[in-house]
Amino acid sequence: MTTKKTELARGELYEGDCRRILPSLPDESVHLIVTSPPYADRRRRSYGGIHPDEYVEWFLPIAEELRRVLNERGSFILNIKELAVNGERHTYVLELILALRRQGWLWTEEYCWHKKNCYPGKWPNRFRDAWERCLHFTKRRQFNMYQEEVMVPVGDWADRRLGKLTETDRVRDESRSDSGFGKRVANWVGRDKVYPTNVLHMATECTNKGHSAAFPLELPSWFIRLFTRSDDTVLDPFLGSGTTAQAAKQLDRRFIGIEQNEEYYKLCVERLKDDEQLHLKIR
Amino acid sequence: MTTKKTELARGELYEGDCRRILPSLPDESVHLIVTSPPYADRRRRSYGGIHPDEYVEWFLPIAEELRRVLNERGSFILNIKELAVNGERHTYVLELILALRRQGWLWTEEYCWHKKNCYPGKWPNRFRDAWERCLHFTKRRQFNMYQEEVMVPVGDWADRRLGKLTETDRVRDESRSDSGFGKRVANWVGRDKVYPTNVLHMATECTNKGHSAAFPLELPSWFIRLFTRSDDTVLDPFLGSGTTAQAAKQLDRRFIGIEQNEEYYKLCVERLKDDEQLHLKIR
DNA sequence: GTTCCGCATGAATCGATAG
DNA sequence: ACTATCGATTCATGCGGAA
Repeated sequence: MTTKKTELARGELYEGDCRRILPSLPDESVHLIVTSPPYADRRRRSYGGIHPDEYVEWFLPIAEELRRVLNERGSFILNIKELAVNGERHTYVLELILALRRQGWLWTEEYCWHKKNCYPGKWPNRFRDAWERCLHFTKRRQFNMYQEEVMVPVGDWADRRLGKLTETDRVRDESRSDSGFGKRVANWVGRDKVYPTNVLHMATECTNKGHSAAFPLELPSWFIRLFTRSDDTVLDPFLGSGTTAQAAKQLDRRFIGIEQNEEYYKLCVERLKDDEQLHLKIR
Repeated sequence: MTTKKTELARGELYEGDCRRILPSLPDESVHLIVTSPPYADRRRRSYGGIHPDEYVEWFLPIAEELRRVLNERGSFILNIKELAVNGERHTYVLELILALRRQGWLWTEEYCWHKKNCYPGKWPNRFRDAWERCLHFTKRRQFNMYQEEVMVPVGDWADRRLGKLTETDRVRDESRSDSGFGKRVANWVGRDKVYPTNVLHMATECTNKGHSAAFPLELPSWFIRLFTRSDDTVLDPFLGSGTTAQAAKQLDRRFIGIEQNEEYYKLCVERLKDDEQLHLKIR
């Protein structure tokens, strides 16, 4: 079986199943993986539609390869959300986190993507689902993180908040976080930019022409700035409509994208080619 | 060992370990449980500092009692967030969810409490933690949920959108894509309220007099309105500073609170007594 | 160049009905 | 009893064209 591959100035796109293509990538050659794999039983048209009960089993071999190709100081961001099955939230995402840890991954953080424009609907037992998980896994406790790259303008809330910290607040915070508090407060005084939190407020893009993106460009862009530098390599093994590659390219990172669906693959190539010409023209 | 108990007009407060007190409550006598149990803490030993590795084991017998006292159509809201241990998010909350399901609970939903003003701080490997889980468990697939009680004002897009209806607005407008999701805009005319999502935006309270609350009054209040009616009974087995009982009382629900710490217990009694007198005076 | 406004779109879920 | 399909429900956003 041949593998289709398109080489572009800043990266390469593969058409095919990532289970077959990932093994051809060299060890530790990637600095960041950002991906949104097909959710269980969703996107049946373009992917197989993995049964929730078989999800972990399906994903683990892929994760093993991802671990091999990831740099020792790199990060793996997994955007995922469990669906409701039979009135309950299914547990495959929880099981997956536990299984990935057994595989050797460190579950470093769970970012919360608040979807400002979530899917509509009404049901008797739940409200609209307006958040997804962005699970952050690493290979080591020490990894590259460039926090200054994602700082945000300070809101006036900070002044108010910091003025009113009570003794008990301080104690409670100590009990949760385990580290010095006072000196951290001092760090805040006089700043016009602050570090963000682990909650990301972003709307999905819903008016793309002819293709649907799993997440807005802003999402991979945020993680790419946070965890990589220029010329680092970003991998997305479930490239979909190509958002991750596009974000990487805009930020002058190299990218590797893998997409199984032929339509999506062609679309990615076209989009990134166009961008490329545009990019070169601008230069 | 005696149990201290304070009876108030709308509820009762127990001083002691809920593991000892819960068995004295009758079966299915509670309509809603809202609680924020002590966070895991590897440094302290007492209740209020259970070791992360022992958390599930510690909580399960309590959950079993909670299940017994909960009405068949009732809900259990567990506000919890795992802490970071050794650079990683600990997995005890995930394990707890799985264990509670094995115990017979249905994991119906996971609400996300976005803490609009989270504590400041800086770490090399993570940002400030600005969200907590509010896990929703039930005994049955069918349970009481009064969604109208928590509706919120519609976004300001509505005025413009609904001013003039086009032809397609009057009929069901099928989606062009394969989402299968059409809409009938005419249904929206006259609506000024919409149902909320499963993301709750609430600030933590930082101005409590002499004590710190695990969550703002608004949080239990929201779940109490959503899952109970007047005169229903709300239980918090880890009452802390009494926020849940206070919320229940304000909403004319009965309450049962259990608190082990003597200082907190006294404080609760005083606060709820004061409220009571105030309440009576106003009447 | 700005602002305004119309509008299709979206990782959804439940309950009923049919095989 | 268990699975597959179908209809009903719902809301905030960014895009693009117009003013």
